[in-house]
Amino acid sequence: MNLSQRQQRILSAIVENFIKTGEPVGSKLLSGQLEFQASPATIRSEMAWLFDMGFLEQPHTSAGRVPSHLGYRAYIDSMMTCKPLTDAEKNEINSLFNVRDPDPDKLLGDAAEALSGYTNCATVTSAITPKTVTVRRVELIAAGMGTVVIMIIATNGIIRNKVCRVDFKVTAEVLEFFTKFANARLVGRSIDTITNDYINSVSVTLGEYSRMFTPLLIAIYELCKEINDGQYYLSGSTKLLEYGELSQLVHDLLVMLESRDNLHALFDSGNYDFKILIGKENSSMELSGASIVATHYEVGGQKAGSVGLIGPVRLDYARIIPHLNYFAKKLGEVLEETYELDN
Amino acid sequence: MNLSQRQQRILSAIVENFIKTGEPVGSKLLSGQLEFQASPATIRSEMAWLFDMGFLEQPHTSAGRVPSHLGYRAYIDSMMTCKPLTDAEKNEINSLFNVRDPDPDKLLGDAAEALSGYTNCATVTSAITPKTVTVRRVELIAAGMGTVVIMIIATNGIIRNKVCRVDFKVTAEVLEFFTKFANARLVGRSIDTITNDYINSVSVTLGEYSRMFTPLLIAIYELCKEINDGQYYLSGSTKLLEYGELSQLVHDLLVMLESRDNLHALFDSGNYDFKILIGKENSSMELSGASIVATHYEVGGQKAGSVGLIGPVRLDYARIIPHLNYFAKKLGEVLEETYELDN
DNA sequence: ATTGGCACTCTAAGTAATAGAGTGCCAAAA
DNA sequence: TTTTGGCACTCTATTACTTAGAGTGCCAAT
Repeated sequence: MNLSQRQQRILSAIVENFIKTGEPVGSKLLSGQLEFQASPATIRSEMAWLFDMGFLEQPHTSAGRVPSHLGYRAYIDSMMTCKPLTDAEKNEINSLFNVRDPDPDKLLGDAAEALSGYTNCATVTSAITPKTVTVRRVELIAAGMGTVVIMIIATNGIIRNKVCRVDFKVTAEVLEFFTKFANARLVGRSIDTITNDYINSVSVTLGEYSRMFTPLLIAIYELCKEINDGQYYLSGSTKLLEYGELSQLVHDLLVMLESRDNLHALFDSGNYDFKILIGKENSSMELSGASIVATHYEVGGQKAGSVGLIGPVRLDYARIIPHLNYFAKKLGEVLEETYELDN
Repeated sequence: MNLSQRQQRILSAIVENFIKTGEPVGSKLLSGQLEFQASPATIRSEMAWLFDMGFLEQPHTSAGRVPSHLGYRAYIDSMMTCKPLTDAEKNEINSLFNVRDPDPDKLLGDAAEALSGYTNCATVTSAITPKTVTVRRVELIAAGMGTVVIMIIATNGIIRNKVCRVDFKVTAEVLEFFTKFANARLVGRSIDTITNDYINSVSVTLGEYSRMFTPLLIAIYELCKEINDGQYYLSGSTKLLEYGELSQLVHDLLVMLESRDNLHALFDSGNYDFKILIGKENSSMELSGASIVATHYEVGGQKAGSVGLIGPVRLDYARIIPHLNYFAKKLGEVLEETYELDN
């Protein structure tokens, strides 16, 4: 199923026109637009062929043609030429990442928000926790007579804390004891090995104090689980309301995006370098009218999270893909800096 | 403008029917439904009067009547009888608040989510910071060679932390020095007095070290500002997509709810015990087709935050108001416990 | 292989007709 | 004086029909 040069031009012109206008594209328009000479009739016969091959769809007999998901696919895979970012665009993104306090949490959140502004889509950024990430430190801070803040700092810079109610009186001695104890058992240990079972095994070594410190141990487990589950930042989901073609789906779509598990499945499951899923290529019903575009960023030479977006099928892929890539590159670089400085 | 007994019954029947069905209510339906005997014609003449007085609206000449915002107002203020919560409902709410670790942040977030489930509306919970709240403690935790986590614990149990990049090598001595310094200047000080000016005045007392610690001082200011600005938890905003009557507004509404400032203006500005704003009673355009219902919760005898919801005008107020009240009461109680234990 | 011509199809928009819900008003009844 | 049945009236929602226009498919001529 090889497309001739001319067929490719016709298909890409259809895709580009449709992306721009959202209207089905007719043979007459193309005839006047294409750089080579061809009558509407000629183009019609090519379009008929592209239609038979499944690259085009027809809303109804007397409308123009619309790219099918196969058409988008062919366009993206072998016809599209990405529009490189202008210097102004690059600078804008650079300045976003040029912050003094690179708190990974905040950075990822801000990145999602900014990206959603550039692309007018719902965007997701995530931080996953590779198996090589370990506990750097456990800290306990007295927050009141019966309240302790417990904080876990991981080697990838992720910090999580939790307020914890305890039955004993919170004194400096007790905290020091438990801090030493917890650090001895946890520091340097891979986050994903801090399971319920491991916590239990640690607990028994506390002997008679085991019961007293149970709330803290549970909190440690929960914090590690939280870190291990990764972080997801969703932004600009209201942008999806602006696309008429999504109006049927938008409710289910937004509900779906509220779930961390769904975001994980969409952006951080499976191996991929750059993912583009167009409409029906998505497995889930809610996404059947939407597209997903996603890529990874790396820290320390390994996958550290994703940057992606959800939008209508009719997306300006040629513009969005370089954006995503540059974003992911920058994000990785900034996080890398923090990472290297501290390790 | 006093309504007769019968007029009140007719108005409330119209409101209740409309809340239930969303359809304009006609005289025939009411005639068969009301507990007293009255022909459609009689009811029509009463309806005409209620219409003239502004309690009812008419979508068009030959439709039934719909309550105006004045009609809702009269219904809510003097005719409605709230449906008390069933024991089952109470238990469900109780169990939500019956948690071992009452982290205020998590609690408020969970509360918003649960409330949105019960009411099928977008819900907001907030924690404001009264002037009586002071800094309980400042903690610094080394997170890496050039990275410090700075944490502020306020007397109302709110805890905020921030990752901070510094230029010097993070050693135990330096941290101890600055921790002592910061605590000496901040502990016991009302959060809202920790302004930029105050931080500057503190900074100069550091003399030659002032420059070195500037990032930390800035972070302290930002954290205090964050605490002082209050916390807002929005949940279930997608529920608003389910109400057809809001479809025109829902995009602007959702965008508006994304802004912390707007939530503050809606729920924590001005003095009120229980707020109900119906449609046009709202000042902002985005809310002209929606209703706001909100109340406060208290900790230590003073206003500590709000619980509220945004939904269509056609809300089951009689059911929702007791829910909100019970929720606010419980929330205050749980937070009060933490508060008392630690003070 | 390409093209102009032409009949064909389908949509979108506009018009007209109809049924039905609900009202307003009036004169009669209570 | 209030209530009620009766009835004409108004407006919407639905359906059917028409028409203009866009675009196609196909065919015969180039």
